[in-house]
Amino acid sequence: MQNVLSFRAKDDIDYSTEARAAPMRILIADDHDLVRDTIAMFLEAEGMAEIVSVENLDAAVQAADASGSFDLVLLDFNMPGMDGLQGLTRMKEANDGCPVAILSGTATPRIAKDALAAGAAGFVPKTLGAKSMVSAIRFMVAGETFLPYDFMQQEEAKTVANLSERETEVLRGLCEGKSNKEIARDLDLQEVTIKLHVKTLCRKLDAKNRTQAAMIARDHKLL
Amino acid sequence: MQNVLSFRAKDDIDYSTEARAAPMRILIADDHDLVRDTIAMFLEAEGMAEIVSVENLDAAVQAADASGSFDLVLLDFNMPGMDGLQGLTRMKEANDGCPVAILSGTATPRIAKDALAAGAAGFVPKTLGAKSMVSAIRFMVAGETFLPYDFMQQEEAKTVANLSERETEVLRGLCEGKSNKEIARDLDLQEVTIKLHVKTLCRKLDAKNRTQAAMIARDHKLL
DNA sequence: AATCCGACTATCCTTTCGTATAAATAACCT
DNA sequence: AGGTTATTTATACGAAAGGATAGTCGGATT
Repeated sequence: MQNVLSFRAKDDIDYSTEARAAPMRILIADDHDLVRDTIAMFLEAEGMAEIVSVENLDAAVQAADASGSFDLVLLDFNMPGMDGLQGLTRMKEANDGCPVAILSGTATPRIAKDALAAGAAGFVPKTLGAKSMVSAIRFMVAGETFLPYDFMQQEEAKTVANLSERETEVLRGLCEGKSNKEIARDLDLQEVTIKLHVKTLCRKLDAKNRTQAAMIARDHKLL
Repeated sequence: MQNVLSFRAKDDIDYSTEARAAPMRILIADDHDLVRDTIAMFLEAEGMAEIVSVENLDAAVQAADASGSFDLVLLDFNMPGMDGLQGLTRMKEANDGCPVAILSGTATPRIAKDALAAGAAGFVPKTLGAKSMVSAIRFMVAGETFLPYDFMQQEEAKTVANLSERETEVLRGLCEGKSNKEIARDLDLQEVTIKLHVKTLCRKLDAKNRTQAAMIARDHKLL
């Protein structure tokens, strides 16, 4: 398992994190005590952070309002008050535009991508090792963007539509732009059979024709 | 969803990179003197690395054979002896499996992805700022994978086929799985006209039917 | 044994796609 | 003005796709 650091070119601003006068102020918002405590422990062991931890979004927003913006805010994606990525937007405003990252144990690559698109400074899966997490946090504090490569490489859930083996084979043919006749020849079946499979595929994938079915399959990485 | 933080073996070993007894040994292979010298200068300024620099792949392999494996090897993608990503494989063997990263000023996101798939520890565009590059190197030395987010966000070249404005509109319809009739209605044209455009699209995209054309368009991000 | 179900096949029919050929219009370039 | 190119429309035909209905077959269930 490897992790990747991703940068959004902001090299000129805030060049050296180590040379900061004040310690980093980090806000952790997660409804699991264990998670908050563990992250806080590791960060403080590095002597690099002053941690504030809360257990829901409202408390996080209040903390930012009360004590000024944090260098970095970590928001659990599944936490009271988050409401998907809307909580991210709220928090970003409350934190005066300083980096806000999403923390999650369950979210999908799709959500991670959306989070970055919505302005998150990064996405931190809870499966990340401690060292990597500390590094990730340090980078995000420096205004850069963190996204774990392996995590993103995960295929989108293949269980969107449950297709039979045959249907999958036919769908593969569709995605290669083959005709029913060609698919039939390849699979050693009759053309009518393929037509039937295409029909059921369209129903299962909610497509109105083969082209749309192929596009949906590609978009959802069903193959 | 308990064991939220998983402490794998990797985290316990080599926990703090700053506390290493021996300095990092890094090999830079690039045929541009300026690039080598600049990277070496920055790394040494951080007091964190012992740099060996060479100007082609053969010299890099020899260096690894002669003086033992390096903590990290940076290979220029465009350099005598590289031969695409084959040089990466050679170097990985010579470096006893220790991380080898690709360095390039010209490579595309496509190539970066291939490099990672081929086992590279990361991909470092030469457009990266000094601070980011140093950080990236530190990460890769720690056994993690580096990939710049912004760089990967670049769209694949759209100049694969040059389509007229109309053709692009029709292609968009194809990708939505619309019928010729529907596209014709949307664009306020006759169905025959759409047929013609679809035909020329198939020719330009080297597809044999609408479905394949749509898939090609999607794969190459033509829209 | 009876039955249910998934995969496959068969016929028939309508719609859509793909191709060819021909031609009109407008814009742009030299 | 002549030429090129993009865009459009028309007519026509064969191929492919899509839909409906019904029947076969093997395996699993009850």
